[in-house]
Amino acid sequence: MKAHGMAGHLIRRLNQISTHVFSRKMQDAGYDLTPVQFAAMDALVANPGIDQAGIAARIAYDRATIGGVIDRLVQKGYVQRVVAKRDRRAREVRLTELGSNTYETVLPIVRALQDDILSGLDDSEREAFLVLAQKAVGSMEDGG
Amino acid sequence: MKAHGMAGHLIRRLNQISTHVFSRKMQDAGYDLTPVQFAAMDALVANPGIDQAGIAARIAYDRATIGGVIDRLVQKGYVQRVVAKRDRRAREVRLTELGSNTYETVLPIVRALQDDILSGLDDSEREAFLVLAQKAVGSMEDGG
DNA sequence: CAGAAATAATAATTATACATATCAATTTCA
DNA sequence: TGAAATTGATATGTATAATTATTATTTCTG
Repeated sequence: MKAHGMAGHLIRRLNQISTHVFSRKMQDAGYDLTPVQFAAMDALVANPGIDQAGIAARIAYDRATIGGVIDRLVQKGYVQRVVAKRDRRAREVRLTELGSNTYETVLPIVRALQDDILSGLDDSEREAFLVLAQKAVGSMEDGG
Repeated sequence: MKAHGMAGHLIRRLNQISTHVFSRKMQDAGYDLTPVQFAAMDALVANPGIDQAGIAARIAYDRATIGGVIDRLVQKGYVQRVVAKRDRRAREVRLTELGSNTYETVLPIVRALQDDILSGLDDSEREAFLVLAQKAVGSMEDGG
């Protein structure tokens, strides 16, 4: 059990907890949305008509993964995928009205659940954690 | 992009970075080991002959997932799986000599790479982050 | 001891996640 | 202009990761 206190292990556990909290709260609210699916929808609200590679870049996912995510969002009727006129290789993705309404309903729930992910920390600890996490992630996004 | 600063998103990115650093360093060292596979081996060093459910519980994985992980470790020749005499439903798992040697070689590499995961933080920030992460994870392990 | 409940593992299903290869379309530039 | 490089998406393969169902076995209970 030498690995227990290591950064990698703790981060994996946090991610596991985060995913679990997300699923549970979303299910409680009567929605069937995964964290990735929500993240994709979030990127689409800010950038309607963006293509799949654009979504992948914005939320730091693999391009190949996003294809499947969008597939599932199309199946749920939340998203529409149209071959782009400007570039017929690309597919422009945008939220449907159902998708848009769902996003608006779900956003406050997602915001609220963020604190549950770090429920073991008090307000100032949570704030400190987020600042450090932001810094750690940000430094990789710039410098690599 | 409203989700960008949220705990869930940051944690997911951290996990992504963590996994990436792990794979790269492991590959540099000439080994083909994933974080989960290493974690399983780590649990086996401390608990030789433990069964799969025991491994799963110790490193907080789903029992069904561990089956596949052990499969791959058996394929690599790092691990041995034997039907338990005390309970023929269970499979006792232990490291082979190759597995044991590999673990010893790889452990210092894994230790060293922990700092690379949080390379954007200085020593005191990293320490603070780990304390907070530990606390957040620990509180879920006890109370739920 | 027989039937019920519990347990360990596996199988199947769904959803990420990444690397690599392939295909098609577009852009670049010689 | 036409070949080369680039780009967007899909396909393929591997590895997690959780849920549910199934099977085998053990333990518990009456």
